[in-house]
Amino acid sequence: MTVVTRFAPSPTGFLHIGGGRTALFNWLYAKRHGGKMLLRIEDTDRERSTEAAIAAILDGLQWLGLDWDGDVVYQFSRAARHKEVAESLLAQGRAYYCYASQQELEEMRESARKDGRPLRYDGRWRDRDPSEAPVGVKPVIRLKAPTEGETVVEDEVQGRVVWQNKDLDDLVLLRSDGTPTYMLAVVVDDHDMNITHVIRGDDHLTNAARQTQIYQALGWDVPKMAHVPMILGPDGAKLSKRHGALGVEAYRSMGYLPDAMRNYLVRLGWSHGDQEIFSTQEMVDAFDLKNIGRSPSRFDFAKLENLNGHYMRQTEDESLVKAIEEILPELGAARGIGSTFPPGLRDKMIAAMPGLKERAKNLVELLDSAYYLYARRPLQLDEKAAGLLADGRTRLVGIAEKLEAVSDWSAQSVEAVVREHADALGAKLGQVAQPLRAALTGRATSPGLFDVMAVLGKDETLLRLRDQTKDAPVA
RNA sequence: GCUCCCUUCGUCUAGCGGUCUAGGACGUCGCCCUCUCACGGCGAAAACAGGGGUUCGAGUCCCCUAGGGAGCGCCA
Repeated sequence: MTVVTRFAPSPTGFLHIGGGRTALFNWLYAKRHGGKMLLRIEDTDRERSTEAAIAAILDGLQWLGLDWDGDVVYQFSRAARHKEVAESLLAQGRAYYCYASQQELEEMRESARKDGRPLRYDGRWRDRDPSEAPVGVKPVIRLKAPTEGETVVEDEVQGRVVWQNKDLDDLVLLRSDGTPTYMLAVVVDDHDMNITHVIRGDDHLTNAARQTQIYQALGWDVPKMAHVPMILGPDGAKLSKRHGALGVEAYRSMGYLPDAMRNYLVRLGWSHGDQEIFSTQEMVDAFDLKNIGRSPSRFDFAKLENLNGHYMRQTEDESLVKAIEEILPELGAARGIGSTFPPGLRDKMIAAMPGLKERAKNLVELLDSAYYLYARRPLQLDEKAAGLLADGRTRLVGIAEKLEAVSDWSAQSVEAVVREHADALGAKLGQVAQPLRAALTGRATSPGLFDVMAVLGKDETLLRLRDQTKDAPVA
């Protein structure tokens, strides 16, 4: 049997981190077994579904590098089929019309709450004769769920989970306007799409029981289910907009690489011994449902940053520059660059990348750490750099002339000159290198100084040096 | 309130009754490397929620308590 998984988001917002992981798990499982992952947009809530959300979800998946098989299925387009199934259940006496009004339902819940009883529909129309139906009221169709015995879900992650049927009420299958509820639509679609494995968040665990009852009423096979625990915020509370419940596009804007994101996500809730780093192929080869944990996990930015740093260091210099360019429209203006790199700057970025990528944890930091490449003279020194220069400006006197004499400008030749200068002063290299770094980059930290000088080139180096030393007192 | 799920270092986790004086990773703190910051290397502190059982033996199985999470819609 070919494995068929599906990712079924509802388009009421962006693709958040938990959804991204669910998609990844479905994708990995399908790939692992040479199967397919289908994408279904659960847009039956016409009020809240939006085109923008659909676009954001598709973009998010694409950015994460997750693709799907076949065309996107829009659940709403299958409403007629859902209705047909609900009516067949009605015809078989496995469902019934319920005429209870919204107020009645509300009162039911209210009194149950007051008496400390479970909040459930009381089945008041379950066995009533249709002739008692109030005129002018459009009924819903409810499932005639079993009242005795138990409903069992054999979950691939949670194990065997059992509900007493008396605790489950008769859920609505078809609304009074004839549109299907989520509960019905999911079952019908998963069945019609030949889904073999339903991998989703464990907020659906209770739904799994109710859906199982629908499958049973229909006489259909229940697909394998795997309910994966939720991702919580850093403080252990439910992910809210304030902490972590961001769309994946927000992570792109923060400068994370999709590779790092995937690696971080796959290790959140799933493990493979002590392995931390997984290439996509390794994930595919190792992924299984058995090693998904059962407890919720917290989102930890520090670990994501670390992983992202790891992947940045492994990424080709040119690719990294391209990755920055993709988010440059969002970042460039504030840094005086614009939305694309001028050719000269782009070349310098690539040349400086080996030294830069060692030091940054995300693309935004990477771009900021390249400040010295796109800074305009005279440089704005930050506080530490200013301090360094105030302290060591005198040790720079005369070095410009020595550098002027260098004909073959390179990291090596320039290093020799700076070292010689420090020696002549009886100073340690750092005592010269630090103020020099401050003068050339405007910062107290940077890639190796001689690499900086090499990328900057002789002219720019000397201009920046003179900007900062022209007022220096003679030593 | 009711139902269901969960509980190993701060965090992600390994552990599938004895090999656990509990391992790895991130983070933290030292030291080394060093022109700064990183990277890298070495090292340290840091956990089986609590209580009962079962067993020759429990982090591993069962029960209870506590804590956390999810669900209880004509939302998905």
